[in-house]
Amino acid sequence: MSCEWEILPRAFYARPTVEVARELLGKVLVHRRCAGIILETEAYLGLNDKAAHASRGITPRTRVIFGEPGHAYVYFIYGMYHCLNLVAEPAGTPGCVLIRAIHPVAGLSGMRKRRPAARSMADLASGPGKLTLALGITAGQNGSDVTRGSLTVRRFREEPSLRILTTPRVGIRQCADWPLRFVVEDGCAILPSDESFYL
DNA sequence: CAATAGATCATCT
DNA sequence: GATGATCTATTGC
Repeated sequence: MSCEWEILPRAFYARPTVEVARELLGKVLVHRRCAGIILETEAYLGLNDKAAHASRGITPRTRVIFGEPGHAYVYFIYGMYHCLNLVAEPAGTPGCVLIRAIHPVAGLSGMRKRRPAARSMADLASGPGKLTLALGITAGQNGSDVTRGSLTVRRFREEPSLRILTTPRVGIRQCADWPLRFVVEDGCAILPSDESFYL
């Protein structure tokens, strides 16, 4: 199935965080049998970005953010949910991208089983907590290498041309006006909502 | 529709 | 001991 798509190499991630965040839009996030098109991301920078976990320096939790690019940073929040980030910048420089929404393209039955509350396809993985739940991503994936293994990001054979909206990040208080959230414009219409299209 | 409360715990002060 | 990069069910218009 999804194996025909090329996995993004580590060099893709070893760049400025904002660049990585923008270019992740339209790529395919794959975990085991499930996959979805990335529709929304947020950039979290280094020491000057008070909203970023990395702003407090290296702790047991933030270690991965300072490490090799192309790894997953997964953290647990609100006593209930996990959030998935991808580490950017060269090793030693902090920076990561929060994946906030995907549009499901494969493994629908598994996703629905893990998210019985979802009312529609668009609702299945349209949020940071929703998508980790739908894909079955937990703290066990923290630190895992997304250039190989069961959790990867891939590109279509043909790059889709996307209209990208830039807005402030949501759900934070510090640096709340920084334009570091990137959304695919009209993301719901990017792919058919006809379920027979999907795997 | 819009607003709100509740669930629940790792991490850092 | 407080806080939080959230989601859902429920309430009130």
